[in-house]
Amino acid sequence: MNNTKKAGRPRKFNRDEALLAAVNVFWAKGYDGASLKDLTEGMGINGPSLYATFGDKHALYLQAIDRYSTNDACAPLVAFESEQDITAAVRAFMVAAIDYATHHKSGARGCFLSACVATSAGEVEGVQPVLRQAIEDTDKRLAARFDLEKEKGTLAANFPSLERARLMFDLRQGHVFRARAGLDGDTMLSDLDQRTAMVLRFDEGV
Amino acid sequence: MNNTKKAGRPRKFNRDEALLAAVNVFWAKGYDGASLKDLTEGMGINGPSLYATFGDKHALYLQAIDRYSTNDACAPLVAFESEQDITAAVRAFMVAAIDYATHHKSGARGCFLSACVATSAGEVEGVQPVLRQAIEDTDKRLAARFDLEKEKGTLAANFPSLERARLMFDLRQGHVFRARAGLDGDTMLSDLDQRTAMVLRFDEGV
DNA sequence: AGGATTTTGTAGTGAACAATACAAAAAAGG
DNA sequence: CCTTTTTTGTATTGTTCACTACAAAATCCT
Repeated sequence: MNNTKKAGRPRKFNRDEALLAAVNVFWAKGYDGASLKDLTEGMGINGPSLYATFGDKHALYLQAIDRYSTNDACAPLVAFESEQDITAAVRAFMVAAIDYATHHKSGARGCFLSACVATSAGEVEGVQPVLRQAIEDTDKRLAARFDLEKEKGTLAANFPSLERARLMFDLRQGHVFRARAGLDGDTMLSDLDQRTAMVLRFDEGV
Repeated sequence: MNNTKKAGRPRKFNRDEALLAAVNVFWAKGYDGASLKDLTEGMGINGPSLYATFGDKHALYLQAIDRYSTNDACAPLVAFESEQDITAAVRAFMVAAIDYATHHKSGARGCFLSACVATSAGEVEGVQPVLRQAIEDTDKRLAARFDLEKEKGTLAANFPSLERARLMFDLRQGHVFRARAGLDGDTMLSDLDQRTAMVLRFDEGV
């Protein structure tokens, strides 16, 4: 088979798009499960370009984690911070997380950090500190909003915002895990009103 | 180097111990990250024995998941079902899960199902249904106890036990994720009393 | 005790892995 | 329009992968 491709050269690929595609490949297959072949095909570039642009597979992985952390992972956070009403904000955070975990356009389910990155945390150099930092940053960012609500008087002032933040984030964790397992998002959504109220009245009657 | 080992032959290995060791290897390194070398070394057997006893790597993985699901993963469940008082039971469930996730004797952190198995769910044949079933079974088993409490009158009768079960399980999910990321167990334990009360008063004031 | 069965260690299979050398082809500048 | 620089496709590197033949050694049964 004389496979004589004309060898047309497309112009320089977009670095950020390629990195985003790498996230999706890692997300779907895991760090070890994603081969260079999977990555180059998914990213639409070839081996040498990948190595020239991102270093090696390990370096690409760390950059993919960073890209996800500072963009995609923030979607529920942004939804949370955008809503004026705190009840709507909490609900928006949960809805965004569930929707993202069950209807991502790449077809991958759950959360890149919760599944793929968490698995590699104990095995791949440099991953665990990044994951840990991502969690702590999210906790703090959620808590900041709760602090603001305390000042406004919409939340009890004597209850630690960080504890409330951890609660909300841990509930999200349950959702993305169920999504990864293939469970339906509707059941999660049907529990949302109860859970939202719970997060906001976490301090009462204890 | 004339490496003349005397080739002493130990007796037949214990199948269940080997399988448990396989769980720990997969847990620490993930499905793709665990090489046959890792597995045979960790299990204390050699390649041909592994294949004769468990089939291939994929079959071993499914057996490892099953072994974990019907034994280790049940530890918090057993703790939950053993305690007479429902408050103590919920707390015991959480404590067992956190302790297991942060102090497992193999050194692996988090939960085998939540990290390793969840990552492979979208990639390895036959894993997702098993994971899904494990979640649903746990939900139901937790709900059964809540139903009993309803009959005893210690829990509100008009609130669905399954929703309460999902809540408790999702909180656990947050804990094991934090443990996997290397976070300290003490912070999680310090939140426990609040969370326990919340699970049991989930129905109130909503 | 001694032959039959089972399990082991050693060695090695082809295939897939991550990573690279090299030259053709596109883009840029005067 | 021709030279310089950059990016690409092809081909190939040594290594590791999952998996298996084969024969020696330990256990079992009568």
